Amino acid sequence: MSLVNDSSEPVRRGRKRSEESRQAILRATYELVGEVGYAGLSLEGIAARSRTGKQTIYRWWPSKADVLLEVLATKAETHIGLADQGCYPADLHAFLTDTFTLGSRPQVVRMLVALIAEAQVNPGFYERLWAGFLERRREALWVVLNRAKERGDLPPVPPPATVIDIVFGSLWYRLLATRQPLDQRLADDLVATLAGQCPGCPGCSAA
Amino acid sequence: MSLVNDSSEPVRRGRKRSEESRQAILRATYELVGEVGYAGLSLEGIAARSRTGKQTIYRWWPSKADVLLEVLATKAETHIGLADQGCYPADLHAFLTDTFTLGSRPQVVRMLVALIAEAQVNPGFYERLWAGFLERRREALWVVLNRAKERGDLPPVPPPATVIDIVFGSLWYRLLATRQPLDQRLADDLVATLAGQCPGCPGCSAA
Amino acid sequence: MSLVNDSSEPVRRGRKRSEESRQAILRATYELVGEVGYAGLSLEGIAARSRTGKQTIYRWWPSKADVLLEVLATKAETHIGLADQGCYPADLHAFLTDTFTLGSRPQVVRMLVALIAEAQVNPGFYERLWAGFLERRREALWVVLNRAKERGDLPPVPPPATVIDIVFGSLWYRLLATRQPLDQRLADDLVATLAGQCPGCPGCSAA
Amino acid sequence: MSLVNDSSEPVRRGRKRSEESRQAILRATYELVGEVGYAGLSLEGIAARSRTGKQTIYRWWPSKADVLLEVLATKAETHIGLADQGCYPADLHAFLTDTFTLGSRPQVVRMLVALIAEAQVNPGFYERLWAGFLERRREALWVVLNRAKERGDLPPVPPPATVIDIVFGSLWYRLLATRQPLDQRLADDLVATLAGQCPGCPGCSAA
DNA sequence: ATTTAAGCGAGACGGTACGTCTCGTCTTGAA
DNA sequence: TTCAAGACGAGACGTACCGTCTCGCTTAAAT
Repeated sequence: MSLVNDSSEPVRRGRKRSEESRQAILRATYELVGEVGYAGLSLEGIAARSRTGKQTIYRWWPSKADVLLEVLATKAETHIGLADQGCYPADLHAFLTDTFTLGSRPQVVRMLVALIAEAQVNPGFYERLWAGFLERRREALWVVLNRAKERGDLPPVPPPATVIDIVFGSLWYRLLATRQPLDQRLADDLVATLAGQCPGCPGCSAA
Repeated sequence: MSLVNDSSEPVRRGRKRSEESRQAILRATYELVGEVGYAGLSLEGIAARSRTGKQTIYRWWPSKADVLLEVLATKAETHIGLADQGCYPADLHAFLTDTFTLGSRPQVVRMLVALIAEAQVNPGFYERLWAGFLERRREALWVVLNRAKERGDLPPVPPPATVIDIVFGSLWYRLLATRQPLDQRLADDLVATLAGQCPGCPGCSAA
Repeated sequence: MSLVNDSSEPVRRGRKRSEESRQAILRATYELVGEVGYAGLSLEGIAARSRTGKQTIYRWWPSKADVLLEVLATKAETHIGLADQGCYPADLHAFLTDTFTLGSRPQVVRMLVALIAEAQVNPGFYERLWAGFLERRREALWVVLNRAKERGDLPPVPPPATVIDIVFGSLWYRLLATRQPLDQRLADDLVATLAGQCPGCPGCSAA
Repeated sequence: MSLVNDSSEPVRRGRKRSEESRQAILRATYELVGEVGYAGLSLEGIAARSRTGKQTIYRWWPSKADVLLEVLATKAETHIGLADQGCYPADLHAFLTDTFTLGSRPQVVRMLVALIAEAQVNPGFYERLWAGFLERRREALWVVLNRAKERGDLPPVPPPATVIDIVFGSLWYRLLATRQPLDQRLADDLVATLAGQCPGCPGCSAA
């Protein structure tokens, strides 16, 4: 039984943060970005749509991009499984299939590209996007690669760090530059190039 | 010998476009984007710095991003050679080295990321960036790939279109997401992964 | 008969002034001021409507107000008779009737108020409006007053200069401030107040 | 004693209007119109001089002319007395003297002519100038005329409405058209013409 | 119960930049 | 020389948002 205040939580006084408002802001942001696009999204618009004051938004998020980042984190509660598929090619294939499924929803894509764009122009936000989204996605792929290394079926070329660059690179490049859909062909090509054929299970990479 | 006016050029009347102003605008834009960044770049600032009217800029470019695109196209008159290096691995390696050299100049990088960011947010500009820059870079790589195909040393996996996605994907991903420098290691890994070893010249891919 | 050139007219060389353009400019100005009002009238609009260059207008008129002044002078070639009506009350009444008729045409009124307004804001134009219009109208009234003085039926009060202020004052005040029409009642009241009854012709001021 | 909210005042929420800014804007406008004239007056200039945002001005006034109208109404808090002078000629004379005194201050004149000019060109502003200034001045003169009517010394010619047209007409005509000063001679002539001699007090109209 | 300290919706504030408009000047090639 | 056309530097327009700053109010813990 502690008599001292756990100083990490310095006894909040006064009115509690309104969960209702938080939800209303996230909902309004999601709706508005769909209606007017990121370029047309304004903090004043979000405040008006959510029947909220601008100050309330600024109190909890540093910028409209951060609101959107939270929307993305909330919506796309990245249902990307990491279950062991038995061999590296199959693991990688599963990872790519899940990732591409998410990256095929237009609403999600629109948010992703808006956020990566904002990060290029707003240095502070880049840090938060990296920590809050980009790095997590890389860590998920590290799980697959580490499992393969332990399993012993990770090819020596290219090194894992480069695998990650290639996988996410191709993905983002399609979203940002070519705007081709993330189709199964790309997933198959990536598996074939990076993981090759599974020696123990012929026909594996075509799984 | 035609006596009639080739009506495709409908007899320009009035004062000619001022080349002086055009240069001043491009120069001012280049300087300003270096000083204040793309986020701080404003059309009014460009006009003021170049001793030019805003209307003159709007007359010739649809937006500040388009001015910057022209700066990039003018500056980076892509010194990327496409000379035949004898084999596909060497060709690819040369292409990557030249490309990475360009993509290591901070000024150029800042423009590139700003432009790709703008394209995500401004649909019309995406088209112009694609046609004016992205597509041209892809075509340069197609030259290398087609030469390899004719030469017969292009590996079957991955297919050329995927090679392009992987090459430019890794590159852009580093610029936009990880912000690691475009180092020689990545170039070497890409050559090893995509082109393998040159049978006729051992040690080629390490060129 | 002189063989030498009267050097006051210094041998016009080159192309002659285009009367066609002059007419087109005046016509366009007249039309436009009717369509968009003086506030919406622009020199660029006049040039465009008259298929004329801006320079051509600037060459011959100092400002758009001066074009309009010429339109007014051309259109309203003030048909205000000054024939002797026999006595001062009748003369004044005739003058007012003619003047009010002109000042009841909405198109004319719109030009008049625009020009007097412009003169308040553009000092140079005030001089030209005075010399080109206002003073001439005053001189016309002086003719009536001088004739009355010679005839001997000019009342001693108010002095002629004040009569002029009162007559044109009431007139302009209605155009500019109250925007009441210039009706017969005002004309009658002015005659009664300023000229009184004609002793020799009873019932004269009610003419 | 009412417990319910008088709903005519619909519970102002949010920050109050800044009286400081209002004053700063009026002061800046007054200063600027003196320095650069109405033609050179710009809303941007007022905002800059008053250390205020343009939006703040647009929030409370429809145009720069309306700011100036408020300056005029504030400044010229019409020091025109309406005390009973005993007879109509003396009353009228006092009214004219006070009015002409005000209309002799160059700063005031410059505002008056600018506003009446603006009203000719900006129809909405005409209404506000009428209601906010012109009509009030007429009402002041009505007080004098009604008092005379009750007293019984109002001449039958001209009718009161015409008296008003003549008085303000002569005044405005000098300001706008002839630009003669509003001198005592005009005041005397107007009294003599419109009010005549006071029977009960010889020498009155020369008061 | 009263005080105190947030949080809330609302909305005014000083500012910046936008994209448009018009000004008055300058340049071009034809008449 | 003038003309029609039209680009030019300049700068005000009215609008949109930004991020901050009051307001008067609600809530909730601490007194």
